[in-house]
Amino acid sequence: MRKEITWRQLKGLHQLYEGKSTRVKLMSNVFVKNVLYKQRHLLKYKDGNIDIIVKNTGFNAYFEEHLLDQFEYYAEFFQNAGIEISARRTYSQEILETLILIHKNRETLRQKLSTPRIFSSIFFENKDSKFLDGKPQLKKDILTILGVTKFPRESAKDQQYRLVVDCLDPKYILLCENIDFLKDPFEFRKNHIELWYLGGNNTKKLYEVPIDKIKFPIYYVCDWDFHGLEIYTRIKEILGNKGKAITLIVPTNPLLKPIKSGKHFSEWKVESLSGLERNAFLPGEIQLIETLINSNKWVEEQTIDPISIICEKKV
DNA sequence: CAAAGCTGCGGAACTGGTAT
DNA sequence: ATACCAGTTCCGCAGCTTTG
Repeated sequence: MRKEITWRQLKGLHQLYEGKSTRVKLMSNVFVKNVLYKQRHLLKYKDGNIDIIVKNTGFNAYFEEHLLDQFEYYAEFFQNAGIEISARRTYSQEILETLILIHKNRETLRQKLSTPRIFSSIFFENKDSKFLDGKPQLKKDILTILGVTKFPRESAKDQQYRLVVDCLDPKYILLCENIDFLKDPFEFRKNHIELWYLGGNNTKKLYEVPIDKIKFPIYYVCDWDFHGLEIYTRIKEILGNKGKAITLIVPTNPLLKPIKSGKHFSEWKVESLSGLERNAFLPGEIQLIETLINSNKWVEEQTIDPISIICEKKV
């Protein structure tokens, strides 16, 4: 859906939309080179100067239809956050969405700010904890968003937050084990789903959530591995004590992955049902868990589509 | 002569390699 | 692993050139 384009490139295209030419090196972007340049012929190099790109007729119409909203959305964000709108920023869309998520939760985060390394591993978990180290500008921008001058050098281990992506007229709450859904919340909003993230493994935070914050049916989506499901049993117990029920999102056509793939480390235990509390699960859920244990596989959260599942259930 | 176009340069941001 | 450094990319601007 989203085109893979950095802010610098998007701004270059916008420069072209407003003016006539740009010196931004746009052709290194796959989408610009293949779609805009080769297929649609909306761009060309200026005669005798490959450093300059000019537009052909139709470019403005295309930009207005497909890219202008995006540009304005991010430009408005930079403005609200007090960051200059500059093509110096080479941020990918993933980073832009992460910054927006940080911006939305800046009040919470400011009070519980942790070290750069911890911060990095929470928000850029598919990079790594050192991601921010070599990116001084990104670090500065995050600090600007949070309205603080520096990250603390050390912080207590339990520094965890409840991040929320609000939506108008919420009807459901979806608690996510991982942060990724919160970075791409558009479809969730459209479907009246409010997103919560409790910081990895930090079920304790749930104790402190006032009962009246949970006004809507609450769902939980997680990796279907030992770790994710074990957290679910704890969450279910905590909410149960508060008199609330929670529904586990069961993937409909799960994509099974080998336990040892990539950076995945959660392995099944040898005990019955891997030592998970059997009573916490419905028969259908147990069936899938046993299938996974027997084949030594897991299901990644990002391959699950919670929207269709949540919205079907209301019928 | 004014406006638009072009070029070169300084420096910001980042990357990848090397030493410790 | 971590820290440092040298190299690369390329924006943004200033000042120069072209054009109508």
